[in-house]
Amino acid sequence: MPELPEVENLRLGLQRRILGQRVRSIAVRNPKLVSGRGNLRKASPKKTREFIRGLTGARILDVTRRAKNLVFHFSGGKRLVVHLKMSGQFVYKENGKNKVDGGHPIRISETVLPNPHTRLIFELGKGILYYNDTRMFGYLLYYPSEAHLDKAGHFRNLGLEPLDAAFTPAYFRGSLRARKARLKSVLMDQAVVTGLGNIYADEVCFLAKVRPNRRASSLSDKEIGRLHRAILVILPKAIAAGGSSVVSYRLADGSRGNYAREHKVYGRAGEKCFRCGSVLKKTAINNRTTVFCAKCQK
DNA sequence: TTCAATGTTTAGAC
DNA sequence: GGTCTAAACATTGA
Repeated sequence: MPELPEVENLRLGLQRRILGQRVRSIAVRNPKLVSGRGNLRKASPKKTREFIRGLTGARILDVTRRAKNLVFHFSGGKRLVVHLKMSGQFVYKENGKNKVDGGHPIRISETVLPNPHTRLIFELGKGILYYNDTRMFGYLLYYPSEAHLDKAGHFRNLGLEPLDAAFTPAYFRGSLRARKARLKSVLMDQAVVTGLGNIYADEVCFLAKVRPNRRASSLSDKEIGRLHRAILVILPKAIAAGGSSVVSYRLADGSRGNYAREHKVYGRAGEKCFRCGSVLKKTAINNRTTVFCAKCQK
């Protein structure tokens, strides 16, 4: 699943192509995805009806992002909040050609659309927007207004955006100090700072020379400063590079996201550290594979 | 064939 | 309340 840079990149691509278009029709192939966001959600015919009725005919005015969520703003104040989770992806086609795709990496075999993993189809004024999701952890939730979204508290548990000016070293220090959990868990905790996932958490720790399995509360001010700077260096770089994709993530113009080439530790267990040459170690933190250099990360 | 792993989140257990 | 595990589900590669 995409982390912040991949979601941001998808947002930019969509914004360039679908703004101003009206939704002509919607096919919801898997009602479960529009019926809630919990693990135990069930398909809801009522929510599916509201989703289709609410968005059909509406005009797309903006696409924004909060944490790893995409927020589509429609005429009439209507909102659509989308989380891609592990395997969600959007593909927008116009005149039979892919104009935007992103989220989970697109395989060549998946370029024929719709395919068995296509869960929703939005027919727009000029093209067709497909939502594909193999594992179906993702969700697309409709809110009749911004007020409904607020009332639902959809974003209530999210912390600061890392690229927001409010995300200062002092704030970061405050949230790390209080935590006994492992540093990597805290970095990935969306209530502390949003957007970091398994890849970027490892990359940030490597750049800051701190071991991901340290207790967050044990970090010195200096180390916290290095982590803060690492986040502010890595995320914009990854966004500019088009995000990371292990397979074939592509940008709006069809070129490939290539931040994966920049990965220093993720996916490199057993290979040599670019900094000191020693062999990178693999471990598990909260059930997530973690790669780090035991020599230059303290 | 079976099993572990996959970029996420969160309900529930302790 | 903080922390950690398992689960939601499908596919791939060892």
